[in-house]
Amino acid sequence: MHDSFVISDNIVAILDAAEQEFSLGGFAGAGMKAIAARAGVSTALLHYHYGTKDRLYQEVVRRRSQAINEERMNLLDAVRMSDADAIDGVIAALVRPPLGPSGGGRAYARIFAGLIVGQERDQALVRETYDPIALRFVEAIGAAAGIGRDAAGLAYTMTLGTLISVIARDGRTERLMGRDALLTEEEIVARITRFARGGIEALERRQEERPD
Amino acid sequence: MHDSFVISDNIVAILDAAEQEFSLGGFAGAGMKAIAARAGVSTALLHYHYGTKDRLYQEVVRRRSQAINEERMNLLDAVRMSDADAIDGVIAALVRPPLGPSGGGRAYARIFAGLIVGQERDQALVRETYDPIALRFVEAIGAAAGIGRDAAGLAYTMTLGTLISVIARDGRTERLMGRDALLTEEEIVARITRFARGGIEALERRQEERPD
DNA sequence: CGGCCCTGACTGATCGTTCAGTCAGTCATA
DNA sequence: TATGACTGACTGAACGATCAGTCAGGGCCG
Repeated sequence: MHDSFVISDNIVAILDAAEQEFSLGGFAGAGMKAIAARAGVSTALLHYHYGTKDRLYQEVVRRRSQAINEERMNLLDAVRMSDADAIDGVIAALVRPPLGPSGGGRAYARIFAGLIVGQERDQALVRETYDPIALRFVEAIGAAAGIGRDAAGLAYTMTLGTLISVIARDGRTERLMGRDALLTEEEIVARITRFARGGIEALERRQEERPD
Repeated sequence: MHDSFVISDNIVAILDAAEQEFSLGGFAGAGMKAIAARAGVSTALLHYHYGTKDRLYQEVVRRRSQAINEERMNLLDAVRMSDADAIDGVIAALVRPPLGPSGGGRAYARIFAGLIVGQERDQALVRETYDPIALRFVEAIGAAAGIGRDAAGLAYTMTLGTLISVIARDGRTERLMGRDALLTEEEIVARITRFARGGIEALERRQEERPD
């Protein structure tokens, strides 16, 4: 029927299934057989399309990182860097996309979190898919917050850590907060932004307050 | 000779080897054979002492978490909560132990980071080994920073995220900071503390500044 | 017919786990 | 002190299951 603009139904089914399986148990914990079963295809088809498990994993990450990076750059470009609150926009541009629709939901959020704390395979993937944009954000943070390259790099890392701590674990945050209702996406973005801004501005406050 | 007070050389060799292997590739990525080979014993001995791979994993985590929690409580008890800077002490009490000698070094640091973002197996382990102490810290943060339970729970989670972002990845932070030299342990504690305090105090600042 | 999508059946390797059995050392009895 | 029963620590070999990856061929469509 109307599959004229669809590359292949199975390809997206495979990527979705792989994303789901990789999000539980990580790379080593996911089996090709389980991915194939979830996608409703044979394991041979996975190898036909992607060759190896490694390449399939890479494609899963690339699909989401591309969408996230695109939205991040759009949001970052829209920030008026001369504003006093420019830093809020920069942080939100970094934090919102992984939480929104282009972020791919809870499943990829876990993979995303795993990428940050992962080993060589993940590190190489991050270098390829996220680092170029990361450097743009380090610059933007430095400019918006008026801090040095040193502190900006650290601020970027810590802001991402703040993001991960919230998205990776469902339940625990709410359990520690002692409330039943989940936070909405907008509330999460707002709180991370507030926390990160406070943290970033505090990073070099000592120097500012004591200019002796 | 003087092994009178040594439980067993092999048991600590196994735990050390398992910690190392689990830190690369996580639970599913580590093999019993590789652990046994690193420890210089047979795979059968792992099962003799621990039964299953799951239990071995649990013991690896428990050994370190016990030492970390002990030091955390000692540091927290030493904080004079009436001080204006009590929040610094609370944050440092939370952050320093995993970075120090009782934290077990880089190897366990990765496992520790993986625990926070992990799935069911890790979550159950965290609930058992870290949650009771976590609640104590949520209270302390609330008291020291003068914020509500809600914000304190979030502050705890985010502070841990800040910690993880720094300890999990060697190299990347420095790469983004554009400097060659590594940060010393004390510098790391100081910067995390500064960032987290700034973030925590910003969490409810909006309400404070507009008491209408 | 030629090319692409796709599968069932299969491979060798590796997985966690089990098991029968060895070995050194302890303890009680003689 | 010598001896036999007993125990905990430990191993080599093997278990069935599962792993990622291969391959020859079937079906469909231009």
